[in-house]
Amino acid sequence: MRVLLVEDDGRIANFVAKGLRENAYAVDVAADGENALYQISVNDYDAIVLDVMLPLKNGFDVCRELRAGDVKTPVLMLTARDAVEDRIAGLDYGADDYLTKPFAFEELLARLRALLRRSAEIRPPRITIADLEIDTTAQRVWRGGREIALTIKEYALLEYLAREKGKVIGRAEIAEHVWDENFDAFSNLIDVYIKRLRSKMDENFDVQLIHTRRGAGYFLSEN
Amino acid sequence: MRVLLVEDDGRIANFVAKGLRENAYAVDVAADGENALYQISVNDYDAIVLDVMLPLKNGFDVCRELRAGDVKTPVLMLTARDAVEDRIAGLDYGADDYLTKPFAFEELLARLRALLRRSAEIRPPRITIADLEIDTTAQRVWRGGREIALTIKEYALLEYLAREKGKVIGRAEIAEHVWDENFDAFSNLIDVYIKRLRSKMDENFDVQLIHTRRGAGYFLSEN
DNA sequence: ACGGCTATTAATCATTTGTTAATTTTAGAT
DNA sequence: ATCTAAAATTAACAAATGATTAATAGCCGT
Repeated sequence: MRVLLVEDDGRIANFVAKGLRENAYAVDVAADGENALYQISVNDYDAIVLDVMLPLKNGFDVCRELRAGDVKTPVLMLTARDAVEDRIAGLDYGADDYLTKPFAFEELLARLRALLRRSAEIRPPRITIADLEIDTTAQRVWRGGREIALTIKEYALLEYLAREKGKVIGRAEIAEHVWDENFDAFSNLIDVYIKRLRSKMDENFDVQLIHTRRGAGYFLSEN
Repeated sequence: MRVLLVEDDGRIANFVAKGLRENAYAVDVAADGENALYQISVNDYDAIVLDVMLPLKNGFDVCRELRAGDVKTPVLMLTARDAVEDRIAGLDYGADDYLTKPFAFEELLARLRALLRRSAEIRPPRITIADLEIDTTAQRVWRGGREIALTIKEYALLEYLAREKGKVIGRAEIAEHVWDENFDAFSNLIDVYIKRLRSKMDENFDVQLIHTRRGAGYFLSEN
């Protein structure tokens, strides 16, 4: 799951970005409205967290332009005080939910989850493939009842493949959803992570779940 | 499905071409407008991805000349960011859709699919012939419930024949849509691939789906 | 400063793709 | 019916490309 965080206050941006990454989101940060629009045009985000008070172009305008441009990515708006008129304006301009600042980080997480669940791509809390189980809210993984310890990146990759289970996913698509803008398209980091996932959750089991389709990509399937 | 990518920036061209090939497209690349027009006159593309900023002859001119010459191949134009007048000009000159650059690869895929769907050739997500099933989004194939592992070239050939099911397809036509410009017309590579497909998905089944019309080509049919 | 996570590199290994040529099938001519 | 030439099939092989792997370096948080 890849998220764009639009926030000009460096301290808050840092804090939130870090927290999101710990929860297996790939996070890009934009510090102003212009840049946000640019990033959104360049990348394919699963959600956008958008502060209202921004330099160059405020959150309302960003949101409006987005929707005018037919971008349907769910937007979670961060309004400053409990300025009621702000919330209404936000929703009018096409935001999907809002959160008043300051907020508990847990609440941001919860609302983001809700947003992602609501948006077309369903985000089931539990994914099962053969004897592999993924709890996407707890971010924990079991195979044959035994828990598998994964790092955040490993988990993010697995979750993405699992959400698209059965479908062959090219490296370009994986890079877009699991890594952020700094991903080097010519590296083989994805292959390396596939290897790590395999050795943790596939190699010592008799049914292989991660499959390679040479020249095309990888997919998860029980046969 | 064969696509011409017209893009002078080598890095972008490389990345996009690779991503498209992972998705079973045959891709030719042209680095300037003159060359693009030449390629289009020589080959039969299913779609053209056309950058605006090009050496020798820009994207608008290429598009205009194309339409003037009655070429109806769908064109996806890559315009520079924010240049609204570019988009309008592009559509005026006969482009079918545009994408602002840089862009998310998945969006390019989506728009290309939409373009191909719109143009006469439909790209249904699932094709069925007797007990043969092809899932074109997952890029996977089953016969009688058992999955058949195909390489991308084998898959691309099968998908092409399956889309035109029942229709006899000549070797020239197959070469045009499944291979790229480097295909050697005097080789029997197509025959070899037909043989490989047969031995994987036809030989051990009692109903033969791949048929030869001697002197004309091949076709897929259940009787 | 340490430990674990993430990224980079490069060598090895494996499969796919393309080439060639010999063999078999087929349709038309005799 | 048999012969012949063209077309198609097949197997074996070589070249190109892509995937796996291990070792190492850099980074970040505690």
